[in-house]
Amino acid sequence: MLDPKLLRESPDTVRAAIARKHLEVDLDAVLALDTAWRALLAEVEGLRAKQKSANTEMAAMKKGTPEFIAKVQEMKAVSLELKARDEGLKHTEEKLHAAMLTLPNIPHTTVPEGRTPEENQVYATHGAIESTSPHAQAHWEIPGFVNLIDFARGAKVTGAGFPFLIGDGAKLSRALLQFFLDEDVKAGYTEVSPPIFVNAASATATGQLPDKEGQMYETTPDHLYAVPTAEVPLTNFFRDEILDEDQLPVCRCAYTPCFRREAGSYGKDVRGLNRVHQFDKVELLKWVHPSASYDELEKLRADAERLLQKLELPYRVLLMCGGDLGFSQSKKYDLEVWAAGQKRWLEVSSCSNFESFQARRAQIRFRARATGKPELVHTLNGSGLAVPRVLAALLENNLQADGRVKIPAALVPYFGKEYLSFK
RNA sequence: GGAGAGAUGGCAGAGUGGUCGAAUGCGCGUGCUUGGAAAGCACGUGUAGGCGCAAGCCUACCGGGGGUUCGAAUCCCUCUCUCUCCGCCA
Repeated sequence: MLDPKLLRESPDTVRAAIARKHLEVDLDAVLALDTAWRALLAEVEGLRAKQKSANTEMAAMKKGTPEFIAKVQEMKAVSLELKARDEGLKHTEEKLHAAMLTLPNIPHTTVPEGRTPEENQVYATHGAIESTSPHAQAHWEIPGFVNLIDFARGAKVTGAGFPFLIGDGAKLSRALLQFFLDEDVKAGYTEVSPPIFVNAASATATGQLPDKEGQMYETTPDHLYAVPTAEVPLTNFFRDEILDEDQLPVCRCAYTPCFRREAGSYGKDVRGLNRVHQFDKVELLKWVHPSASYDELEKLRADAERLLQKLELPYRVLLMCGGDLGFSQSKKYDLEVWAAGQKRWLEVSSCSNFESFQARRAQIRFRARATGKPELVHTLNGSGLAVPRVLAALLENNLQADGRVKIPAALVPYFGKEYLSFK
């Protein structure tokens, strides 16, 4: 959510932000609601003030005297009027709040112009994609793939997109998780194991609700949501809290399974491990001082990149253009790994700065030493990393002539052997 | 799952219809005192919103929501959470 003061004092900034994100929002309607709300608020507060001073007068009077009874009669009318006005105020407030939630975060000045994913800027590319794996095949076409990852059985037991991982497949997935967590902890993140179901208040604070309700799995009868990413429980950890300035930055990492209904997905994107309903991911989260958030974003990106470098996987970094930037993000880098068999890039991490947008919605603040007043923190997050697509890239890029997959040196201590077998 | 007790400011803990944004203690901050510290003394110490150039003024908040009343921390309903006991269980 944006600062209402920013909207009032500088609506053109907001208008420009909406344009850069290529969204359609009736800003004038929001402004009109805000004006109406303030007028109603003044009326209601005036009536309350009247009620309060009458209360003090009546406390000093003797009950049952004619003047007391007259005052009660007078204040009955005020009470009725207040009730009516207050209803109008609440109604307007709800509409205003809903309208405020339709306003996107302001893109950072370094975010490139653009409308579509094609206009994202290729910020950096690492590793040679042409020379990798002459034997590469799309991972689902590698002979013996079903011995490692069984979609058919998963579909029988649960549904499409819930594969079983078996033998070396399960082991490689576990090795990657362990490797990611160890590296992230080394980089200064504190490991957290959060709940994987969250309540509606948490899902609302991070923006999954109300708009993306259909993307989450919901439980009955408790109405909890299976987390689509560890970002949700992790960010909500400090919801409605005031941190010490000295605490910042707080850096945390967490592994969770992630559950996404992916309603509306189709086509070649969804083959194999590219898109599944349940997957494992390590998420990186930072709560930082506003003055440091863009430095922290670069560090976050570097931390995620280092994982791919140690795995010796070719990848590129995209700087998202305004139109492809998420609703709540100010700046975002995507990390895409090269999948040699499919000959395409797969997104394995998305590193974003939300500035105070999430923090305002979740009311996460710190006490500024200079003023003693609470201020909103800036939040950032990024994957470090998502397992299935990294696993897919390893299978495709490192496939040898003999049908085995070479395990990168950094992962061997975790995997326990140098080659993976499809048998 | 059954029975009971509770939720008040940073913490502890008063307050059962009006003068209560809330006693008192602790903590914290500033000052006095001191060679320095402790103790002591004095003053101060929540969050949010609106109005105002400002000084400041006003309003809301006693777990959440609803109700009764001229008026609710206080009475009623409801939800959530915590604690104790019993049962069950990895």
